[in-house]
Amino acid sequence: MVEIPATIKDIAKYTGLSIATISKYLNGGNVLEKNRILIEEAIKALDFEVNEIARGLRTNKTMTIGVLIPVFEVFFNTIVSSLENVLLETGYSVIVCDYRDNEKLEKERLDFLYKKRVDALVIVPTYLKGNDIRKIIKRDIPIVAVDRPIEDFECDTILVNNFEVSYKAVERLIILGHRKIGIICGPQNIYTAQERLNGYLKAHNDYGITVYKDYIKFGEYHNMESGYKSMIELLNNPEPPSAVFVTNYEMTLGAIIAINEKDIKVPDELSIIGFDNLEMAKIVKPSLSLVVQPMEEIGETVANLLLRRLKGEKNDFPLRKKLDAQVLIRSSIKNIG
Amino acid sequence: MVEIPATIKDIAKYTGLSIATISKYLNGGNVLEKNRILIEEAIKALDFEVNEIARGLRTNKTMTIGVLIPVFEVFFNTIVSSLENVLLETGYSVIVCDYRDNEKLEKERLDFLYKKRVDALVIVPTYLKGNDIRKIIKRDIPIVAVDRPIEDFECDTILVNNFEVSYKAVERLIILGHRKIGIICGPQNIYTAQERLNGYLKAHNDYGITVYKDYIKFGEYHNMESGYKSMIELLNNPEPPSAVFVTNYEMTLGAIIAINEKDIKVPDELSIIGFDNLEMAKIVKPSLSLVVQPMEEIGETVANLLLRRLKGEKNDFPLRKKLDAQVLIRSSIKNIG
DNA sequence: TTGTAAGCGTTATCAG
DNA sequence: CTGATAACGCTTACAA
Repeated sequence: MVEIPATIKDIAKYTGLSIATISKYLNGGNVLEKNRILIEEAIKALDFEVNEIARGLRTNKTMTIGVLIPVFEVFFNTIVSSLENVLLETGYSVIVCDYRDNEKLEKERLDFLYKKRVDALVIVPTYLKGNDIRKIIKRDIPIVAVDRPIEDFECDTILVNNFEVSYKAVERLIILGHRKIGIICGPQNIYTAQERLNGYLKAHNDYGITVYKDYIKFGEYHNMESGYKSMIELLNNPEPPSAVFVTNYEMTLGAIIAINEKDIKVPDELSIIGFDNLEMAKIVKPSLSLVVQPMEEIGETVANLLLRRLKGEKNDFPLRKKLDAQVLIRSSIKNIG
Repeated sequence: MVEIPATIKDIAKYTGLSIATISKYLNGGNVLEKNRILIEEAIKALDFEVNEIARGLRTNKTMTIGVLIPVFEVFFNTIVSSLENVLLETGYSVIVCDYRDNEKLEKERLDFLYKKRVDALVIVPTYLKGNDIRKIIKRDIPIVAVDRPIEDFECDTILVNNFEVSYKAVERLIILGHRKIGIICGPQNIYTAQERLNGYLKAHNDYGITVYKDYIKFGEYHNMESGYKSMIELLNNPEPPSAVFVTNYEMTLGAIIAINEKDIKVPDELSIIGFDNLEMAKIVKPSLSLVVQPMEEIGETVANLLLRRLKGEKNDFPLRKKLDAQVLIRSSIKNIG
């Protein structure tokens, strides 16, 4: 059990070649056929694996990607998982840190990752601004902002079409005749929450529908109780909305529990569009209409972009891409024209 | 932006001391007061941080902990997050890999982590056996099994009292007069699922209550639809149970949706005990009785154990600890004496 | 194609 | 207490 890993030196000894030749082979250089065979034999026999730590010291690479997320929640987790799936294949490992929605921790953990000399960074920022980053990051490494842009900082950014998809969802309700449409939003300091609310507002504006302040509730993304409370408030309104759009998964869960508790009939008494969890939508009756974000695709997109940047491809820098979320219509909404 | 990090050499130059002295200082050795001040000044001035890669090459440490989990789900995520919280403070970083409940991937990613030369491993195993580990892990590093033991392998193991807590939950229902008690279990190849079922069986046995096969349903842990379906099956039974115990969070969610859909009155028509999500329990009406696992505590326990092992403290090896989950009684269960 | 040797930033040994 | 020096395992000119 206490086996010392073989080094290039051992391979050199075994084959009678120099370590330079072995190294060259390992890095894809040309070697005589017979030496190649010999080396490969040695590698097998000695169970050799390059020491990436040592290599990293020379090449100034750690083969490590730092990922900074607000919390370990299903949306981010799914992204991280698919990101990691791509990255691991190419030998990169991923260090994920959550900052628990905490401004101080957000900077500290960014600093931590930087000090760990990660080769690149993936950031889902909340409070972080360009200046914070410039203060912490001194080496020139690829940085990708995900889900939310980083204010005052030029870098690759992968977003979702929050505004557009929110517009479409609300428009759909309008077309079905709804005029009293509630929305449960996330905190307005978060980019995605702003965008989703703006889509709601724009749709109202475009169709000449009055926006009522009482129909707009603000919850918290990572707190299903806030979705529950917001929905209760909407329902307790003297003139309750005929439709409600809930703009994130955890809040949707809470909202549904509220509806059940109040024994509201969907879609007869209330139309509802939720967010982000296909599995739940499948089993809720009547089947839940949803905005679905392409989480896997986000992860893959970020990973592939990162790999290109790590290879030095900068021609399309800074890239700003919006991936499409979809409005999935099921039976939880109804025409009340 | 392209600033080259300062090295010990730079500090040596700045102070006029030798790199050996600087290194000694950095590692807590004794240095003359005036030199100490000088060095500290230099460190500040040059914004120096030790290069852990280089240090790692010498010391054979990466300051990295590998964590292998089945999937990114709330239970494991919470553990990982609290584990990481402790570990980061001491300078360790954490590489988390999920294997998506896939046997092949489970071995591959263990191998990946090992090759990354992590200083220690935290494993939540599913298919992994002692032989697999022995085949992959050659160096002598601390390994901690979490939530589930590793078959045929001697290592530290941190578990939850699944059997006991399940017994207590079911016993509670029995004491309230229930004789027809349904259970929705996880897959029987998973340790925790076996234990939870066994607790159910033992309670029945101890109280001389007949166990009906039809009241035992098997779902999947990471699939809420399986909880939904299982509950529907239980309810469709010609003689449905008067109480149901659901043994994991995702399945509990599905079960609740089924109950709502069927418009079953809780606890009048059905008593129910769920699993693992306090937040949800708070907002479901009537308030949901629950088995609550100490996820944060698990993470912290594992982290602290790991830190001790990494310091070489092996006196209590192999440690096998069971942490206490609690049965939290709320209003979703009723005496039908 | 292959080998020699310097160097990446540390730590550790051993004199001084 | 301090400093010179040899490692750690690898890559990379440069020379052979």
